[in-house]
Amino acid sequence: MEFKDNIPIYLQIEQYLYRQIVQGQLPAGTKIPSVRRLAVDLTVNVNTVQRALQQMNANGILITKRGEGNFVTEDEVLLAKTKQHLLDMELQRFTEQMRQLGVKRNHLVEILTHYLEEHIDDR
Amino acid sequence: MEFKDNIPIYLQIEQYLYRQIVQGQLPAGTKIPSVRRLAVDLTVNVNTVQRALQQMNANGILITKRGEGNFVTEDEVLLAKTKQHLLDMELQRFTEQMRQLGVKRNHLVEILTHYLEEHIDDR
DNA sequence: AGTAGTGTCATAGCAAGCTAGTACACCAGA
DNA sequence: TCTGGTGTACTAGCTTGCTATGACACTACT
Repeated sequence: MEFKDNIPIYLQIEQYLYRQIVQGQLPAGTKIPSVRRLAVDLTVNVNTVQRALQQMNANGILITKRGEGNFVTEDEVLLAKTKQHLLDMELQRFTEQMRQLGVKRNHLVEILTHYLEEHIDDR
Repeated sequence: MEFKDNIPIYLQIEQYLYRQIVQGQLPAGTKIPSVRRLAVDLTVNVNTVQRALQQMNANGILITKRGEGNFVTEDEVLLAKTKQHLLDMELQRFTEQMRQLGVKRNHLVEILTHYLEEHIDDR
């Protein structure tokens, strides 16, 4: 995995895992890779991985079982809320950033549509 | 000005100035506040301000005149390109982030429209 | 009981970002 | 010529993020 500079790695790992979860690659109840395994896979230190997981554990999205591992919560409601929250954060950020660039709200959809048409084959 | 944690202040200042410029609050050719003035206004150190300005100077968006101050370029083409670039970066980021959250491209506009309707009076 | 895999914690060291303070170089205007 | 405002540069010190390393505690399995 590649990390952007200028933003803490542990936050990027957290974001990465959140997306794995809300997309379903890490379904509810599954055990995620161990901290040591993640550290190797992400070419990062164990402590950095743990720092990422602690916040997710505090948020209840991950259940930590000492000696066993970390598991994705089975609370489907929480999962749904989390996904919606991530979407809302992204939408809020986008609209705010565009506003600061001088784009009027009623032009947002138009600009996005135009952008998508010009980048049909991206990803 | 408030700064987000987890992202270098000098980058936020740079972004802030870029937006002042592309929005026209700092028109082409105008002198921007001095580094010391900006440092006070932004409650930040002079060195941090300078670091932000250096990059903008290198990009040609700012013209630095030693002993006089920093001036917004009068190159209208460059200004237009810069604004378009900032918009494209934001659009690219948004579509990419939404993709990583599992949103299909053909649902993007719909979701955005829905979001805007739910937040009519925001800003 | 022993072993392997797990999460957790503590220490030390390094780099980056930010601050405070000082000093220097340049320019315009009185 | 002098003064005030400007950009620039340097040092020292602090904090945060990350790493490397080692140690401990818990669980499941044999």
